[in-house]
Amino acid sequence: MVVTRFAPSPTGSMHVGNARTAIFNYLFARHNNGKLILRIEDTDLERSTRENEEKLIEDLKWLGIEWDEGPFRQSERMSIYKEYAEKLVKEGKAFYCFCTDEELERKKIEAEAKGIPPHYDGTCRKLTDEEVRIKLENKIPYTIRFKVEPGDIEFDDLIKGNIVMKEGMFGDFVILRSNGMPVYNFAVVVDDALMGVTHVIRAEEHLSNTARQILIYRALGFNTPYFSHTPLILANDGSKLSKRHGATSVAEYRQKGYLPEALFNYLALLGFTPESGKEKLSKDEIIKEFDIKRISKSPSKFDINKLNWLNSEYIKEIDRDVLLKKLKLFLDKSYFCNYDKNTLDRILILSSGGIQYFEQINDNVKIFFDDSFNLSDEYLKNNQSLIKLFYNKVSSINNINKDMWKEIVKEIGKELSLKGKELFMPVRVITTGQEHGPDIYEVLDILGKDRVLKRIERFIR
RNA sequence: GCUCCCAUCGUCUAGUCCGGUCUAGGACACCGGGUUUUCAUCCCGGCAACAGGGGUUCAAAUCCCCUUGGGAGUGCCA
Repeated sequence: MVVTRFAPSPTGSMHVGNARTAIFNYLFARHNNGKLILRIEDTDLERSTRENEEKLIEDLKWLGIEWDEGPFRQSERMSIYKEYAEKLVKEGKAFYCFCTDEELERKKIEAEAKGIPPHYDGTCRKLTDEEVRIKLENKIPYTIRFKVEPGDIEFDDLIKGNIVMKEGMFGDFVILRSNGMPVYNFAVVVDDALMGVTHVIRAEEHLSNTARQILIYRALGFNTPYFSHTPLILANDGSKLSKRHGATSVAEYRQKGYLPEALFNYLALLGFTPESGKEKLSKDEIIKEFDIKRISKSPSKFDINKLNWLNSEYIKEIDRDVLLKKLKLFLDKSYFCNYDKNTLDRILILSSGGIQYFEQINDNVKIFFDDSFNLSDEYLKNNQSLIKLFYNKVSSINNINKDMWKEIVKEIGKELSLKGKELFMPVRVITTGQEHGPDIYEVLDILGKDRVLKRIERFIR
């Protein structure tokens, strides 16, 4: 059976790149009727928090990524890592290292100065059993380092193809820290092996770690899983996606009013194209079509335009009642007081046309609330005849309904011989202050005669 | 420095494995037009790419080499 896993570290809110990795693991597992394990990699005590872990899980659930086992926490599996690390020491595949940070730092700088690779120089590897015993007895802090044996490391990556790592790219590396915590490369291998993970799907930044991990798999006598390294998601300018490029976390998109289905759809198709070529697919459709071989080898840039388009497509499909509920979740509280429920609903539906994400409703709705917008003197001067005519007509009629508004605008068009944009644009501008907006008759009808008059009388010169 | 990965329109990509069907297809964005006497929607059209150079071959976006450019790793971070 296929077993995949998503193994984030709880050091911040979930990044879209991370989310996509989760999505790929999920899709692969579901496509193959396998299972997905959630594992929290919290061995970095300084940066991992329970709060972040909860946020992570919230984001995952929101996106609709269900896992089958876990969450497991590495911090709760300490004894296991220690046991395996010591097993390696016993078998002569790893060794205790008593070098201090300062010594290592110094040697590294020296090596760099000489132009040789800044790898561990093997000092403690040569220690005799007796020397080790004495240091241990004296309670000198130690780490456990893995003995890297010479030889190239070769493996097949399901996305990248055959990879050959030349020997000598790293020295004997730490697998267990002096505080007893395992290091990422070690904990991952132990966990993936013990949890029966068959397919490791993760970001490309881990590609070179894979060599180290394969060495550990072999030393421990475990079979290596299939590896798949997905290319990174970059910002629009080709650099690493970071805060200065706008929203980068799943939570931010949720807060702006993107739909989880849309973000899922977008992210799944960033670097992956279904054979059908469809762009808008449901989760089930993507699961059906998912094929790891069709994941691109090259990095992709995060394109907010396409996400916006996709999201708007999803919004268009929402039923009126559900849409209203959603819109109200994102509507500023201050907008709830001026209208009765039915009118507010009408305003919301009217204003929702063309929005790409729910937060935008707040901008669209403004024309129904702001009676004191200003227009330039020049504009007013150029449109005085229309303003006066409109004002007189409106004030002379009682009980104006939607059809009546239509009639009024029509008459103005006739009398001033204006049509199309020439006619509607100024009507819209003098009554709402905006050049664009929803159906103008609807807007005027909601505003009502009195408010419309009040708005225009300020512009009569 | 060393190791590894990557390279098709502005963006996501199809095509690359198994060379001819590619005067390189689709989508987003953008521009233009139509519908709506306005807005949104919708419809139609346009713009626009095989990074460069060498090979191999009757034939190369597709195979090989080099260059250039981008990215990752080289931690008691993950």
